[in-house]
Amino acid sequence: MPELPEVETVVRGLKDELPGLSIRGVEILRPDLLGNSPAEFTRSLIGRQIQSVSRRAKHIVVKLDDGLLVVHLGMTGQLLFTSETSHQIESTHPGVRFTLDGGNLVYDDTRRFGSLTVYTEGSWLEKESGIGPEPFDENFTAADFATSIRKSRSPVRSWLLDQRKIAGVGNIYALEALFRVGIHPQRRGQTLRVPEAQQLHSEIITVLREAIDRKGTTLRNYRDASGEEGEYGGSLLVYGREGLPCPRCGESVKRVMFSARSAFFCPRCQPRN
DNA sequence: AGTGTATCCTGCAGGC
DNA sequence: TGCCTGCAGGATACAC
Repeated sequence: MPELPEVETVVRGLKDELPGLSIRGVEILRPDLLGNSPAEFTRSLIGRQIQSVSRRAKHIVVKLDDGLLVVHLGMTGQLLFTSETSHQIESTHPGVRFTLDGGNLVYDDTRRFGSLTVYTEGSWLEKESGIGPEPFDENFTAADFATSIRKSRSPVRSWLLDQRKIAGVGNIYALEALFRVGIHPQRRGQTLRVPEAQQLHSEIITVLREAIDRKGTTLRNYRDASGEEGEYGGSLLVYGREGLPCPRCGESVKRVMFSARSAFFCPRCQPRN
């Protein structure tokens, strides 16, 4: 479910609520979600005070007075918060419940592809250093992006989904950005001309920003920290629109499968060669 | 080195 | 109604 805009929306819903609160209880209903042993996970969190909530790629980073809790939502994860201490959050597939001294926090995940992991500052830094540049980082330049993607023999959609190359882009926004620039998802990175690559850099940033402005995309079960749906679904130009007319030229939107993922594109606006 | 495929897991839509 | 197949926002361990 969640790509950068959805994770950012969850973080924005939590970053003014959680800091200052302390963790009083941890109830693990699905141990397979944890990146640590249940004992270590619980021991590391009980009594800790939350200092901040931020985002790195598709990770939610909860900084504690000692260590960090890092949550990845996988495909169907939700991190839901209520400040009503007595209120049990309703959720269909609860994985971990946190009791805070000022609210309740639940991690819910139908498919359980997500994870919750406690890191030390050092171990997170090491893990995090393997992730590519943040799209909104001012050091993420069009020139660097173009140089990097034009070295790749992979299909550009595959390259964009590789978190080591660029942080936070998933299937929806990769395909939306490629449509906006008129690049076929299966074109090899090395076939991109410099202006195309630079325009792709620009459109990635634009589409992510627009999606954040609309609180992300809800296809099935994405919800923000308050349980609200995203509003960007109606703005998608090609994703999930197989057989519908291209918003630019009217040609029927096509779907192809490669790397075990669907790719939606307009065959006229995004020629393969 | 860099790609593609299979895999983890559950739910749901569509075909018959 | 019910069974079956395919597909879903992600990441990673493998086999080429």
